[in-house]
Amino acid sequence: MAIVTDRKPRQRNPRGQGEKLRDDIIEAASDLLADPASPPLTLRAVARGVGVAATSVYLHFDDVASLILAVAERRFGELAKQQDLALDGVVDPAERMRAGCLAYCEFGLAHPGNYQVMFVTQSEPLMAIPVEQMPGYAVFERLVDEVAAYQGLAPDAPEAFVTATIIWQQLHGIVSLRISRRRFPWPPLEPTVTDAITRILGAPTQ
Amino acid sequence: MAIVTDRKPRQRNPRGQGEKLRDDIIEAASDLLADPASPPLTLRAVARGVGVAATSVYLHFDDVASLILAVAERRFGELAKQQDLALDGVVDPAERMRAGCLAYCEFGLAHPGNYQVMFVTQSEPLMAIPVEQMPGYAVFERLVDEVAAYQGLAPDAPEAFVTATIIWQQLHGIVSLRISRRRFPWPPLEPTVTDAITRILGAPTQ
DNA sequence: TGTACATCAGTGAACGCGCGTTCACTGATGTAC
DNA sequence: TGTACATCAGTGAACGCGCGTTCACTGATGTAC
Repeated sequence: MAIVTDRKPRQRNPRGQGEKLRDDIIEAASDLLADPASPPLTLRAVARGVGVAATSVYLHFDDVASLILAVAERRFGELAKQQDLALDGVVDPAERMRAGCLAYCEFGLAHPGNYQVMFVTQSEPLMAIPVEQMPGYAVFERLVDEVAAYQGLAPDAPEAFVTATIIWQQLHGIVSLRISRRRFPWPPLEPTVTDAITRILGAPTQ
Repeated sequence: MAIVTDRKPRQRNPRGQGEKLRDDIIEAASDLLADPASPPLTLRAVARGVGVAATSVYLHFDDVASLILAVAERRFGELAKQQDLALDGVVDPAERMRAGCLAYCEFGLAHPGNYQVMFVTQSEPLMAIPVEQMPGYAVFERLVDEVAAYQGLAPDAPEAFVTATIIWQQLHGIVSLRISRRRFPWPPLEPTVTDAITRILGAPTQ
């Protein structure tokens, strides 16, 4: 994506809409991070991508780490939306599990570079956030709820939490291994996801 | 680890042992990458770590990516050794599965920064390697063998490959999620590993 | 209706720094004769 | 036993570049009176 050359002139936002630049910066950073093998993100590269002076990034972000955190949060929001779409109108708990997990993997593999950023190792801004506000926490909570529904448990049952954790680990393994070992002879995605979660969940207990 | 200050003088290797520097460089790079939140590795930082001129790194590595690949290969070798130790004298297939998987996770969590490097996204030198020589391939092959033994299958049975893949995904998920989400309330490692692989494997078919 | 002022949304030059890479060089140790 | 030469295991200065960060500045648009 986006080499040095794209310097569309970009005209200044009208009064009262200065926050629009924040959005543009996040999108430019996403683009630069789209390739999973992309070099470390720099503030100046982002500014070039937006078509703005390097100093303008400071108007909205303290540093590169905060910007990367914002990218991660936005992408998790999009992942949640994709899952909403995939689950819309689906009522069977087993089918909901399958559809939600598949949507997770498909999203991750469709945005490999951004997926990596979503699970980047702790930066200072990330460590300052309480665990329930961590990027991706809502996605995990949804998974716990789906597991509880599938297994006929209360949403706060410890067993649902444990099972959801194992599924999350599985989905994350599926996505991140396929990103980092592209030449491995991976089986097709959909049967793998179905097979794995079927093994982990066992038969439904409803 | 290892800030700028460590400039032990280091004396030149005796004749015929120039390859010793290669080892020292790999170890210095490992140290610099030990923290999972460490900044991008630079050639000059590695040289400082070894106590050698920046140019000396070129005597053994074409570039930083090749050096990182060498670190990954070495760490996979150590992982295999750790698994050897954990499996030594264990004969029960179920117990071997458990011990091998646990050793994998413990190794990864003991070396979080290096574990990330072992699964770093494709670099040019990595892409030039055939899949059977990829770092970690031997570890995966051992896993396939253990699965086959556990399930009473031939080592080249497709079912063993599929199951081993699902287990690998699970182990990688366990390790890398715990590295990148340190503040999540993870359950204790050992029961999680046992629980997960039991679900994935089902009852032994021997 | 003017007009002074405040605010907003940025700009642009300049700085010092660490980086990868090049190039010719060094000095100890072995080897041929 | 000498001695010339080759090889090995590095060194050290120099380069140009992109980076994060600072600082004072700009120019359009709204607001008070």
